[in-house]
Amino acid sequence: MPRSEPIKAVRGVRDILPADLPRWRAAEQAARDVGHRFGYEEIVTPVLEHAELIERVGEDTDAVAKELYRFDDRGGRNLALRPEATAGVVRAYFEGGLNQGPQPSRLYLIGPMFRYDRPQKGRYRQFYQFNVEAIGGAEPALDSEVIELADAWLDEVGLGDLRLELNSIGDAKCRPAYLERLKAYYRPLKDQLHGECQLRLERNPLRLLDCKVPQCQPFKKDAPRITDFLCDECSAHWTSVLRLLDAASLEYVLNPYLVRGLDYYTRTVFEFYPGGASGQQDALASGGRYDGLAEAEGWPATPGVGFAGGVDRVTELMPIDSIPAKPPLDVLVIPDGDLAIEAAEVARICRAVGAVAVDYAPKSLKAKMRSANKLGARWVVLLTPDEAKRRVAQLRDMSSGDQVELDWVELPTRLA
RNA sequence: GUGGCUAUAGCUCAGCAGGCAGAGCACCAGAUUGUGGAUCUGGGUGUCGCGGGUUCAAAUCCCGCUAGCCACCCCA
Repeated sequence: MPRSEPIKAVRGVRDILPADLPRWRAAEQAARDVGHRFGYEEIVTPVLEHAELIERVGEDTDAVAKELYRFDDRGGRNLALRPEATAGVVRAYFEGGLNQGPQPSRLYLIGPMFRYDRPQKGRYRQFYQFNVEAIGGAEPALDSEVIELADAWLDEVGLGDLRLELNSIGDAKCRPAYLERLKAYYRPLKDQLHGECQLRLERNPLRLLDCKVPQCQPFKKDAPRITDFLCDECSAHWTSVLRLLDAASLEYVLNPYLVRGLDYYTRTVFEFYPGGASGQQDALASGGRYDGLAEAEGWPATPGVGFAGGVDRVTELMPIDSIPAKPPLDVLVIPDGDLAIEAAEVARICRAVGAVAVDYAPKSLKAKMRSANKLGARWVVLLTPDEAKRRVAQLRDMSSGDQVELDWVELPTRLA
């Protein structure tokens, strides 16, 4: 009699139920279609990685510093559930020898990521990303290519109304000098910044630019802009990317405050937001160039560019008409009486031509018919003990109500 | 990590100047002497999220915890 508390889902994770799956599959299929159309190949990498791989490439980000799922396995290895895909894809690129094939390697991945943050709308501890990476090429055309791919995906799922924000954050050659300039600008204002920004000033000054705390806002306007201080190479890359995007008729807004907090990010950074929204916490996709990432992982220096799209967020915004209807059940077999063996055999016969389920429940015929109706079955096959003995059944067309008696062996041809 | 709101039947929720636990939907059955969709009738024991406290008495008031939603931080 004493009952225990039912065990519920882990905090911040959720089930994708059958009713939600069509829109989910539509988003994934669009990703695969678009990826394929752009010449990208699918890759699957493990959800588990060495914690060190993740930590080495993301030490200063919230995703790694505060939100990493980390644990020791039974062999004492320090592992992590990936909070993003790029680190693992770059690792696989080298370990799998893709660096020895034609370059760049064009890859995409769809799968779950994990972050231990506080759950909220459009934000889960296990969430799904569509990841696209072009590794082994430094050409600006690849930057615009992945941006165009992201745009094509979002367009494919019916989210044509978008805002694309763009910036360049330079590279190891020009960024240090810019950061000194930025620090020099902010130092006299330090006392007026909020606590975390005061720390950022020396540790990670770029992040001062995307701070959203009201008291820090007034100073941004006159802060030096990195795009004014790019080295010749970065500058050429930047103008080239913009020209390519113009040629692709992709509209964008330059956002000098769009940054990435990590050293291995270089040059182009971008984010896609839904068109109508004004909020900052609803990015649908974001990415950029990461020419320093491979080296940070201990591999030979190799350029790369890519983006991550949020499948959870996209499915929540997808318009209803881009979601295919769920495939209906074709046939429900309804035994009337203790006829499990016979009903299963009839179902087996019918499965040659369609989707068939059997209602084995010990309830009234009326109730079973009601189930058939709710399941959307096109046909019902009714079976009484007498009919089963004669190996015949009643085939009922659920839309017209017409019903005929047939031999079991005739069913497939009548259903086809 | 911070804040606000919430937690009662399978689901959505009402009940909260403390006094016997309710409705709709869903589900099951019947009206229809074994055939779906419409209608009507009947069918409710549920640790009132968990733990503690106040009280003669707690779903109701207080504290803690857990979870959900929303926002902040940050990101997908």
